[in-house]
Amino acid sequence: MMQLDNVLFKGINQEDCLRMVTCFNADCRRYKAGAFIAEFGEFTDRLGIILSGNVVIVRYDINGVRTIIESVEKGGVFGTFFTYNILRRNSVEIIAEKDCEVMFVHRSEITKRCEQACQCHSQVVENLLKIMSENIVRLNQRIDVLSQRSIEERLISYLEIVEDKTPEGKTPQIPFSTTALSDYLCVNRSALQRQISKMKEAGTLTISKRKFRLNINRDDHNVS
Amino acid sequence: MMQLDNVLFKGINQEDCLRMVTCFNADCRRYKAGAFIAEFGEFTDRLGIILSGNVVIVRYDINGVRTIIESVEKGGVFGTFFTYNILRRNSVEIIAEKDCEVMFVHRSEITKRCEQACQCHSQVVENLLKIMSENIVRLNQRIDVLSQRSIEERLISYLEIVEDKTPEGKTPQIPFSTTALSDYLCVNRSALQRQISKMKEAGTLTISKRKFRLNINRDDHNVS
DNA sequence: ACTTGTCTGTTGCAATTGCAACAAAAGGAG
DNA sequence: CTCCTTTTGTTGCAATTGCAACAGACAAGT
Repeated sequence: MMQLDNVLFKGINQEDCLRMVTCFNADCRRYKAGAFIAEFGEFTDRLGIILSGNVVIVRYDINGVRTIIESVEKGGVFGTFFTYNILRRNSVEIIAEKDCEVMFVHRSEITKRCEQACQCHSQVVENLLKIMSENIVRLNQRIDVLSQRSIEERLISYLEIVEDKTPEGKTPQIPFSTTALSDYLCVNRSALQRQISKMKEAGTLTISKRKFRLNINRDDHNVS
Repeated sequence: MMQLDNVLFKGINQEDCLRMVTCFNADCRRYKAGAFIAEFGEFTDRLGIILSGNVVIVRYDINGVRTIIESVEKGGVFGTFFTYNILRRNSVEIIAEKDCEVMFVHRSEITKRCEQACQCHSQVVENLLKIMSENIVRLNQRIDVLSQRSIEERLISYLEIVEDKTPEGKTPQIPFSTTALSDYLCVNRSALQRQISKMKEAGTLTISKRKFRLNINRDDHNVS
């Protein structure tokens, strides 16, 4: 039995889900790990919903340099930036990272009204908007971080975001290796390392493995 | 008579618009230039549609440094990142830049089905998704630019985006002053200037006022 | 236990960038 | 036209960063 407890169908009972899936003419496919799922050019009017496994969305620039734009896990949705106007110089591909099962739905099926004007249909639209708005939030945060001019400031502003997301009482934790973090911050790894060491020595940062603690009073960090 | 030829109501005739506006319980307000419209915390479930004038969305960080997140013109919509989870350390405000008229609509009015399951209602949902997806595209592009490690690479990758958007046959043009561009690229102005001068001298960039031309064959820019 | 590969931590050196200060040019307002 | 403000363009100097190279730590597989 297909599990539809994912983000897009959240808050909708199993029965209604199945009814909608039929109504949507959804198309389910399986992919082997490493398989090519789609290229962005050909993917302008569909959403992909990950039923199992996970996929990565990668970009290759003109020099073949590979950047992971996004990794979408089980329950997640990709294709929410369907109008992504790929620059001619780049190519964006969607690749299965592990074996996975993906359900494709045409966007218009979601936006258009069904005859019953059913409650659950509205819920899907609401969920989709929520997913997209969360995407926007995430991207804005990344821009906030990348707007900082020095490595130290980028690091701090990233760590603060992580801190803010950490539930009260828990120790904040970075979801990356240091190497991956330097990619995320778009700085040289050893330069990042140097800053971390400097901050550890100055006592402004305690870090062991991936757990950390910031000891900064932002008020005395700069200006009056 | 209210003009509703804006992005959110695009493709819908005037009559249907007015009917929907009533149905949505839309709330119209006027603001003087410079007036404070809203703070983001209190603005989690509404969309604002600019009927005239324009607004800017600005962020103040802990040091009071002001960054323009977005400028929304007539016909545009703000509040599409309604779940924007503002970091406690920052504050985000929406300010009228010129005198303006704004219509507020609750998000749920848009997502929920109306009894008539009317065609135009679907169109609004489709438009809203499109607006958000364009937002996502724009943010992704900005991240692409900011991911570059050197000023030269940032500049080139930004100029290429502008080139790509320029209609065939027209001369590409930067929508900023150099000073504002350095803010957008998050680099020091004089360092940017230095790079521009260097590229002009090397012949890789021709620029006069805001019109420019890149003379780079990306293939020989790097590697084989 | 040994090999292999990846990640961490350090350092010297060269290149880039930020900063500050200044002069020239370009707009805008009266 | 003139004054005033903003923007552009340049430069020297100091600080930061990227790069490359290396050694140790750690993990996974055999």
